Amino acid sequence: MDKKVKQAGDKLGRYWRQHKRLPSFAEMADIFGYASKNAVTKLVAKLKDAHLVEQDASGRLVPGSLLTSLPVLGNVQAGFPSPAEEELVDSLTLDDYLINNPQSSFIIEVAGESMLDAGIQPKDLVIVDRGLTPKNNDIVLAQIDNEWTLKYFNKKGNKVSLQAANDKYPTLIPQSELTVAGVVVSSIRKYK
Amino acid sequence: MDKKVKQAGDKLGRYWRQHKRLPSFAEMADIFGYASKNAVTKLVAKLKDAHLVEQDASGRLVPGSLLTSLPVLGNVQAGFPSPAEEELVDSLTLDDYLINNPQSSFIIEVAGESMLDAGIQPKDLVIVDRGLTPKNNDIVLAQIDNEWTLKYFNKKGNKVSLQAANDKYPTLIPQSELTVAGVVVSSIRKYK
DNA sequence: TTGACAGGTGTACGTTCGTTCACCTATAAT
DNA sequence: ATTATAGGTGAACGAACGTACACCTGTCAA
Repeated sequence: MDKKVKQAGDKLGRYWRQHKRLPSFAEMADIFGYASKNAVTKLVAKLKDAHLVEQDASGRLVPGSLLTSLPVLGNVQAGFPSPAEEELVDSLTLDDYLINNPQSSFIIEVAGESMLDAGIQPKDLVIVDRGLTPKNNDIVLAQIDNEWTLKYFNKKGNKVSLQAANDKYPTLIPQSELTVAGVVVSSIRKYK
Repeated sequence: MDKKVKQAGDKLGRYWRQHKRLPSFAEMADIFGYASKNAVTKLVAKLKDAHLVEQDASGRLVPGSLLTSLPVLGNVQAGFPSPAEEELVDSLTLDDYLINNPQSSFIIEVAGESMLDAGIQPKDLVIVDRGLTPKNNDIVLAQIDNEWTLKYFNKKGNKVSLQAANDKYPTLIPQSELTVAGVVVSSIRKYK
């Protein structure tokens, strides 16, 4: 890939993340240091070839996947984590990947160690979908005895039990008053 | 918030996620079922009041934070995970939150259980930044003896050791040939 | 009964959009 | 020495943009 094209892609990516839209051709001329929009037209043609930007059904310019998503370089064992551009396994945006139903989902911070053995630690964030009906072994956000907790959901017949992923926590069998706020669809942790 | 405004916001959110841009006023008229762009103008004014869309420095329409991000409803203990619209703690987009340097980051799938006690399981995805220099207790993606692994980074004087977060795995003290591909900045897990 | 107003239509307007054309270089290949 | 070609300027174009204005209608309060 041409160096100039790649630099332009970088700038577009930054612009996209900051402004949540692509610049117009006139703005690009400014950004890229051109005096004429025509120079932009030619550069954009190359950006399209490089799949850094794409064109809508209606012909409008939208960011290509390379601009908005991160490359997935395989897995740790087989992985070859070099900046290789040739053939990357996949690429994805975390929002699209982790959230199925934005309208019915929310984020909540984890407190307590009840799900530690499931790899969910205090201060992690979990994404909860309140639109899903819990199935067995789903992790649910539930209110039991006026307290919210994360637990494995388990239903046998019509007996519901809430089970922690930590030996030190007891399995709870709620009396009548069980409220399930939603099902955990993903969990995230930030180190830096 | 007006019901009609909220519905319009929902539609805009879906459009945004699908097209990675906001529709023009003419397109909105189509989407919302109006015959006149002027009706859209008035609706957009309300959407701005509701912070569902915003206006650029240059006056262009961009999605508001409510359209692109998920609400954070506090933490599990104190949390009140109801659809309360009044006062939510925060709201964020996962991409912005988890990725600091998109240009120098990539995603890799975890294989093996060496970081199990750190809450990183097989099939989890980790985001690795190859631009960071590892500090002690950072989790790094390293190549040792021709194999890629995730390990805690530890350096005393100029002795580097790579430590697993799992008793069953030995602490490695690499011979000359240590390659650190990058530092793990976040980890994600998808359940559904 | 009247008036105000929210919500919608249709037309018109100036601005900006992306595209296109003619033209001007350097650089590199013939 | 000559010719393509890549990369840029500048001006012009029609189309689409968002906005504004006049107007219509139903609803609700005074």
